[in-house]
Amino acid sequence: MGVKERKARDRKEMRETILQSAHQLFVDKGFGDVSLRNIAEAIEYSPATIYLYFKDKNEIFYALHGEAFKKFNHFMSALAEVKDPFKRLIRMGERYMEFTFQFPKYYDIMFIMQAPMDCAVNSEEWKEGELAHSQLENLVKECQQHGHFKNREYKTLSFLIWSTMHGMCSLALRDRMKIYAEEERTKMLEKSFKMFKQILSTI
Amino acid sequence: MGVKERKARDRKEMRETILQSAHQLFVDKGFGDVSLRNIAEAIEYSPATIYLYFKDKNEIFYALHGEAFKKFNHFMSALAEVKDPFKRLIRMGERYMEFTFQFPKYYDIMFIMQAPMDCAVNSEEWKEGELAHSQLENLVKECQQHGHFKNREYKTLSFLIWSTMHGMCSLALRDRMKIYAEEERTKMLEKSFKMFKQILSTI
DNA sequence: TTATTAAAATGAACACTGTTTATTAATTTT
DNA sequence: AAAATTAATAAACAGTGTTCATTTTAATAA
Repeated sequence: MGVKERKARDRKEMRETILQSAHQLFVDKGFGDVSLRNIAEAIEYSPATIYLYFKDKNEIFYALHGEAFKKFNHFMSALAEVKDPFKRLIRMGERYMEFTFQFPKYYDIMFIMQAPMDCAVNSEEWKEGELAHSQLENLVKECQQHGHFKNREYKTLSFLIWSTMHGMCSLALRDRMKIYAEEERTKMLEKSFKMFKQILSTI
Repeated sequence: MGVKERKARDRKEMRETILQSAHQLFVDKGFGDVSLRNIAEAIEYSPATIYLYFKDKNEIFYALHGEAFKKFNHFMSALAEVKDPFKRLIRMGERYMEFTFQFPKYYDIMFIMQAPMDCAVNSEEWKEGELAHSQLENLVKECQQHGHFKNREYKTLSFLIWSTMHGMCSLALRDRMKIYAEEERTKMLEKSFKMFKQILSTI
């Protein structure tokens, strides 16, 4: 009986459709300005229908959180070509910043918003996030094998590096660099990152 | 005629009352769960009355933003007793983390939430924020006068230090440390900060 | 003290929000 | 073709931020 299978397929397709619309609206307007009614209208279904495919609004954002990490990991795949691990780590930092400012709404949902984190950490969607993190840790470890970061716990250092990058990016995204003149802000980010690179190379 | 003056006083008092209630509710329930009707009920006035004293909800949160910084600066005043500038800088970092986890809702409004930043950066409420920032910069400068951070731009380094601290704190606050086992998280923060101190002392 | 003017406070409405449920429509199975 | 199952929806609920015409309160002038 192929009916059950087709139904399952339809169900997945519908979930995908909802997610795609939610995604588009989210990227265009940002989290706060996307309502379930917006999404429902976009897919030409009633709002109640969405609840047949998602538990609530948070679950949609949790799913998008997973998709964002998929995109993130793909974006990071560009650094595979960099052979030297330390250079690759630096390139990773650069890409991290590029991703942040090219896809600020993604960054938001991945690292800043509370909403998606209120969902249970379940396997499927969470994997991509863990992958991203383990790639950083592995890279730091690889750097150590090439003589960098001597006598440093790679896990701790990985978190510290992530924190620093996230700090710069999220302060910028959330308008906390208003203390600097507008034309200085980009420069400040560049100089900070440069200094960070320099510090990492002497650590 | 003292009438006008009393009216101005009453006005300020009312603003204060609103802010106090908003503050209390905000700390108790968090941003997302505080409504103008909640605030109105708490002060025993109608919701519309609030609009006679604040332009909109964001303006209330902007005002709270200012208050939070006042509290923050007061909290930081404890490090005045530390004579050595580098030790004071380290102590500042410690206090920063303490503040974050003792008053997470404040930290949120000060450094994470978008809402208060949508208001014009006006003199009164913004001053406290700038003060906090300039105190970090001055301290870094002072460290340089004592032989630390040679050949480093103090402004850039200040931002980098702030970024690192903010990164750790905001990742923790926004549940992005779920990749680590629950009992590891605090330890990870401690170890990261320790490593950070160590790095700063060799820079 | 009363009438007039100015200020403050509000009730009611508007256009939304996320979510639930009873009802209807469509599809599959008997 | 009838019964049973599944999918979709309209309508409602309780809430949101915000606006505005109306009423209440307070200050001034007659």
